[in-house]
Amino acid sequence: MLERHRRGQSWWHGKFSGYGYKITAGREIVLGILVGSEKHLSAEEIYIKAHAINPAIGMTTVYRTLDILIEMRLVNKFDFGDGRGRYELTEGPKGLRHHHHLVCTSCNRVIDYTDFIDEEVELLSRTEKGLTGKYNFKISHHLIQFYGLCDKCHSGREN
Amino acid sequence: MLERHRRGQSWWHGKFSGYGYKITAGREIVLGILVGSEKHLSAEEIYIKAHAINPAIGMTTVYRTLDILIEMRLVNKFDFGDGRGRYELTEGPKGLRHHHHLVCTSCNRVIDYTDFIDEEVELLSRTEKGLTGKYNFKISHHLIQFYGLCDKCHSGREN
DNA sequence: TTCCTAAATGAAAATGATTATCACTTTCAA
DNA sequence: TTGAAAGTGATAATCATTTTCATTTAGGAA
Repeated sequence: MLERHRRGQSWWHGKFSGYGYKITAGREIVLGILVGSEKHLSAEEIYIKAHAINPAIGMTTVYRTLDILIEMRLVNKFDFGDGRGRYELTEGPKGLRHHHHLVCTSCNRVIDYTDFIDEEVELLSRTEKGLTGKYNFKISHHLIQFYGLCDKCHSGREN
Repeated sequence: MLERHRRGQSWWHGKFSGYGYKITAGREIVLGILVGSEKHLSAEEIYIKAHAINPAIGMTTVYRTLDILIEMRLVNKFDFGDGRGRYELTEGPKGLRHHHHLVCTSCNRVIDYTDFIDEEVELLSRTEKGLTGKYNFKISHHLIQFYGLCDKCHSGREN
């Protein structure tokens, strides 16, 4: 949990200041949870973890912090169809592998995959360049998801 | 897919029956709106149009109809980040062009693009095959979206 | 065609994630 | 150190979507 060689603290401090945001205990904790945790947490899951660390943190701070983390492109928000947002770090200094998601439309299970990512990224960056030119869009990121039935959900039935 | 005569009403009647759903006025109207209308409508927009055609149709029916249209893979649901679901026909007998979306994170404008689609689809189907094998997932569809700032939203500011 | 029953429906209430409000607290640059 | 601006938590408000339930309807059977 705790970083010892103090680069742990600082890499994102600069980012916060750069965007004009202050560094607060709540924000440190929320980001710390995202850094140290499993993927795609919901706001409530983050709140529960944060609250366990420091009961002074409220739901509001979690949502507001997530918003600015998204704005700074440190975090991505996903919709896996279960009615709540899911948040995870974008790849960054922590060396997170770029990945996409496989979503089961029946049980909402999500699998991260990194297979074929290189090809995808290559094609996407080409596409991105083309779209940027044609539509004069400043593209910041993309989303790819596959939907279907997972192992458990399609075994048995025939389709 | 072979259909041409009596295409107006019937091509999807069979689909409904096949899934065990009855054909009702409300469902006909909702599907009709999706077929005849601009893209990515919200449930409320569909409701308003449907209600204008037949005031007996309620919001509930719109949502329920959309659910089964999605289940039958006649319709796709999208999340463009404005807090409401957006619905549009999947490509089908109507010859809708397969396309993906470019979403402005500032004003939520959505641009449909078909450029590079062939390459994308080719890569995706390759990826899909690989993922199906590796994770034993039965993939039914995919989602690709690019996010960024549109023309209007990034002109002026420098980033 | 008439009947019958499961399926479908609308109105209204409930739900649940997210957002706004507001008085109080904290950060950080001067 | 200090004070203005930014951040905060508790609570209420919002608002898209779902559930409930009494009533109606579709469509196969008779």
